[in-house]
Amino acid sequence: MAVSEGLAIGALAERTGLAVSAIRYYEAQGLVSPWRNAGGQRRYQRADIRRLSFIMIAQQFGLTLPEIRDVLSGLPGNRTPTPADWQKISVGLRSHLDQRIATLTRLRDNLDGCIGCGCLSLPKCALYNPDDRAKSHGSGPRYLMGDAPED
Amino acid sequence: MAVSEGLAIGALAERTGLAVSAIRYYEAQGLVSPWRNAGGQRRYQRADIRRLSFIMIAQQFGLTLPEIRDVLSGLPGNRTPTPADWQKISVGLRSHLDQRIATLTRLRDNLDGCIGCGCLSLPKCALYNPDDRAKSHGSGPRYLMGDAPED
DNA sequence: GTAATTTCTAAACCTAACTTTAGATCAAGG
DNA sequence: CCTTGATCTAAAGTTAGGTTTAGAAATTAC
Repeated sequence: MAVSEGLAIGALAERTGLAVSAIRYYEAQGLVSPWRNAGGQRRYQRADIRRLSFIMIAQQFGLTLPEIRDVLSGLPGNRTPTPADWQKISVGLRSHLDQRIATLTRLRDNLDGCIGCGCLSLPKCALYNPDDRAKSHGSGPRYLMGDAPED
Repeated sequence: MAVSEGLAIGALAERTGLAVSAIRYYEAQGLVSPWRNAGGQRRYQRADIRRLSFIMIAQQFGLTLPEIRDVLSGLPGNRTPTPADWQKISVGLRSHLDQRIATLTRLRDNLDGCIGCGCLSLPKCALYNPDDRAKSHGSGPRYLMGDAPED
């Protein structure tokens, strides 16, 4: 009953649509842990297809790789995750998404009242939201401020 | 009636909360166009405070600098923008934001039905969304795929 | 008039998330 | 056995959005 030798990285890449280089990168970031065969090549479990799919979806939701690694740590380490296991960690994803939607919705509402009137006069205006984690790269701006319209 | 000589870059930085280096960077990207004084230093109009505020807000909304440059090109070039001018270009921002919210909401709904059940079986699943511009950096993955759960 | 600030430019550096490259080794087919 | 294709590692390159650094010139303050 030849227990499968596992998937080669190329096969996994084909199944997930990820580049081979990306899969190796995820390993370097601690997101997947293949074993090595006699020749030193990476071998993956079939369950890793699901794991990589999850990573891709979580990225669409705006999570960073370290964040995804943390979420994945909620899966059992001693056995293949069941649908129930995946469901469990998906709850975290869902709330992350809820928060992002709430933030954007709030920004939109503020936009209607603030830029909408043409004043852009922050921080009187609610668009002044230093606590929003919409900040992506670099160090970014710290606050928004305009002055009274006078021309 | 000493018409003001314009704002120095440091003053503009103070008014907006942006770093001096960021303002120079925005100029390099074509987002602001100061003039130079006799000594070669940049001088800004008061209206540029508003312009930079707009840039910061648009960034919170997820627009890239080239996108923001395009939106700003909707402002009149021959005179100081009026509140009505700002309102006009804000409409584009608003629709951009609406789209992002709609995309995320759709993702959330799909999450409930797809990852929620633990199957992660894409592309049968609606989370397969190659057209979403949630793709941020690098070249990223092209599609999502899992296989039938069998363990 | 001199010292302390600002500002100037160009180039290098930074993070995230990868890709590309180079040269070497492994695995599979005939 | 030999060739072709897949994989390996390490290091450098890429994009976005900036920051940091260095040395020089302009401004401002006293």
